[in-house]
Amino acid sequence: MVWRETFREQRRDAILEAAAEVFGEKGYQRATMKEIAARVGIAPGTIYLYFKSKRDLLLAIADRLIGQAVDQALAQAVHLDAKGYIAAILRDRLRFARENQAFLQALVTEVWTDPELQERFFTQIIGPIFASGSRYLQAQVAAGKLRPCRVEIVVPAVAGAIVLLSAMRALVPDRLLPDISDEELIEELTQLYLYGLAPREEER
Amino acid sequence: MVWRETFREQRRDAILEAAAEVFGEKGYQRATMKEIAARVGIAPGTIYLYFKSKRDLLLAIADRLIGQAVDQALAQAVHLDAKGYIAAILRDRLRFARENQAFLQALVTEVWTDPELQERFFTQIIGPIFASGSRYLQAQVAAGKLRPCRVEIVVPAVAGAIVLLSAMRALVPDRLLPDISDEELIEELTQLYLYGLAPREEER
Amino acid sequence: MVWRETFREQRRDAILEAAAEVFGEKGYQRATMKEIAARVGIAPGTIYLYFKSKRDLLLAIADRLIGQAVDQALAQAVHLDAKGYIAAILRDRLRFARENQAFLQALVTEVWTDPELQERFFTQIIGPIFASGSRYLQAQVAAGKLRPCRVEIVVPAVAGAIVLLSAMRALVPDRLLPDISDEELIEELTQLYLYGLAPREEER
Amino acid sequence: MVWRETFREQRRDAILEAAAEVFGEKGYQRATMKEIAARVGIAPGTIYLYFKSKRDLLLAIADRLIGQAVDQALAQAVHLDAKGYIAAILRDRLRFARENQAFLQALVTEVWTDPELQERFFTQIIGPIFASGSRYLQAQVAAGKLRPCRVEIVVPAVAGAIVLLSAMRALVPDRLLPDISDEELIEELTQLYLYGLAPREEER
DNA sequence: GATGAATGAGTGTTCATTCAT
DNA sequence: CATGAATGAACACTCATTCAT
Repeated sequence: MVWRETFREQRRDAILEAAAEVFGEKGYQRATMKEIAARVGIAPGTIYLYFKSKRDLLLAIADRLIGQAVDQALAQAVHLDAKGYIAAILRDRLRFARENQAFLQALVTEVWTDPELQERFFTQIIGPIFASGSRYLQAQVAAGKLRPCRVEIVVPAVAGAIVLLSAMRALVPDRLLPDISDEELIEELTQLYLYGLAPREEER
Repeated sequence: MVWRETFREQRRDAILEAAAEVFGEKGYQRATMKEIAARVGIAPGTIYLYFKSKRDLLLAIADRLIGQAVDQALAQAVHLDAKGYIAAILRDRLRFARENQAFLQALVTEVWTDPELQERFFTQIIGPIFASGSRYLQAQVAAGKLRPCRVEIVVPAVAGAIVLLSAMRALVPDRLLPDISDEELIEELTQLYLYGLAPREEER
Repeated sequence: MVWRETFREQRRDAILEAAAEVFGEKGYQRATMKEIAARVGIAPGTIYLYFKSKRDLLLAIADRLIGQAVDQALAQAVHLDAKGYIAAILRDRLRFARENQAFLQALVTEVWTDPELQERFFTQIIGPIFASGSRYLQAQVAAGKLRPCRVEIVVPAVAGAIVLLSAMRALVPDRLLPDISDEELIEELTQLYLYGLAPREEER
Repeated sequence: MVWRETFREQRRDAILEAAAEVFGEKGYQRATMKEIAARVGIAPGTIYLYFKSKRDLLLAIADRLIGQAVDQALAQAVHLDAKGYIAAILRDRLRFARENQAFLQALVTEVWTDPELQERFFTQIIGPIFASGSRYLQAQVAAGKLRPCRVEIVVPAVAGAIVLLSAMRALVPDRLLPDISDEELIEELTQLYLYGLAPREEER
């Protein structure tokens, strides 16, 4: 019984990963159930024993990302100082983007045009992360550790950097973006944002 | 003859704009030639007198963006000081994103999965902009006006901020991102990057 | 323009007739759009220019029957005496069954299991015919031309005879039911019902 | 061994009844083996240990009806006088229709389009009943108890009344057909046919 | 015997593209 | 040039049937 359960979950995961792969490569619309099945090594009909529809596959991918989006590393970072926090956040999000690359790419083509997916994506993934970052920044500003700033602008600005850099690494690794390690990225961006947000003398 | 030519071009443009609209709303795959035609007020077959295929419409949209991507404002900004340059770039790219919103949104769903589109998008649009920004930054660093930094990281970081903020304004204006004017955005981001890149005392 | 209109209607009719044929032969479920198209000599996709779906085809068949179900012959029969009326009704319904045989057979397999079809069939086709018959019978009874009877039983009884005899003629012409002309049927049934409903002496 | 046999038969019957139920509700084509199995409380695969195929289920249903179609009541009625005979036949067939409603309804959607089923249905069920009725009528006519008539028309006419009235009771109990008891039906129809077939003075 | 996961053939429907008018 | 009816390839999804356990 335990075995059965485990097997079902393993197969479900295998299908989900294959789907994310194919969605990521061809986009949701162009991806075919047949190819997803072929990549798992099963018949197309079998997928429907685990997922209600092609769309259900997409939503399941979203759910999985949601489950992974906010983890301990992120939660524990709030106890660090500004420099450590920024570095920790960058490190964790770069890791998240890398580990879930196929899943994120699978979703991204549809998020633009699918309201339900958009809703899930923004309220469940982006929203909590932004909220956490905003709260931390405001606390630091209040404590005089960072200069006053509009967090609703700064947080998306930092997020956008991570998103675009991760996307470029996944899509065009050789063009535009030379091979840069995570740590180099973190180092450079930490400086940029830390200095960019440091208390200004003229504002003291 | 000149008139004919003009009429052709006007109609071509009308089709292109309708296509961008529909692609933007539904995504390339879900958009139908029939709806594009209906929005122009012509028959579906007529589109094929102006464009070879549905895909050709997409490529033409890309071409049009390419034509608009690098304009004078951008070219002239290089003569400004760092603060002015950053503000000018931000202002210009926010304007570009706003003015070409439909066209950009039309492209974005397919850029992820279409190699040819990717090629055009990155080498023709992103590439030149990045190159220009990189050159300016390096010159400023050499002149001691900005601290040494890895431009291949900083430039995408700034670009990512613009991209994500523009995307969020287009997709989820009410959620997450309060109603912020361009100038407020520019002001905040200029500070962030200017201070973030200012020469450090310990590095002098 | 008139031509176009006529052509559209002709083609629509051709599709409808082919559909009725195939539905009648194989039943609605087993019938395929491909075969219907083939029988009209068009491509499967073309059917969808005239009908929204396979089901729409079925409902259109029902509508067509509804339009033909109650005609003048039936309406004028109410002015005849009992013998003439019964004969007229029988003649008209036998004709209706024969002329619309394919359409009726197309419908019959689905009427049993499809609530919407059932609704249409009973309220639009069976209902009006039964109502008309019931009214006539009651008037004749009131006038002392026929014996008192429960019309809600007699009318379906007569209808059932027509239905079963028509069905047997269509399905098993050689078995059970020898080759009998319409007039022979009418003659025999008219006697059966006329005598069966004639005023009884003991009831006067 | 006897027990085993009994268990097998019980389960076979249970499956058959569930199948008749589902076929009757949804029609043969729309019914699924899965639902039939679920209604018996077994796995789909188990059905195949008792029946060769879905179609085999349908044929078994037909066989079961055949076994029940002609019973003693029907056979003994031939010793009654015309009035008693007609009433007995009506009573018995109404009972048969009611008791086997699910089975009859299961068959009816397919009889129209399935030649083999048609064959069985008409030669094994309808045929013997018609033959028995015809024989009785002819004997009564020969004995001067009923007027000469074409039995090959009258018998289906009576049968059609029973079929349609039973069908309407099953399908649309509330519409068209008020709630009428079997005995009321028998009473009214017996009069209709008895008087309709009574010897005519002018024919004596 | 019983199970139920797996199969894969078959179908309704969509839509980019063509071409006769 | 313009039309829009016609095409037919492609694809998601269903479900009777099989077979390893």
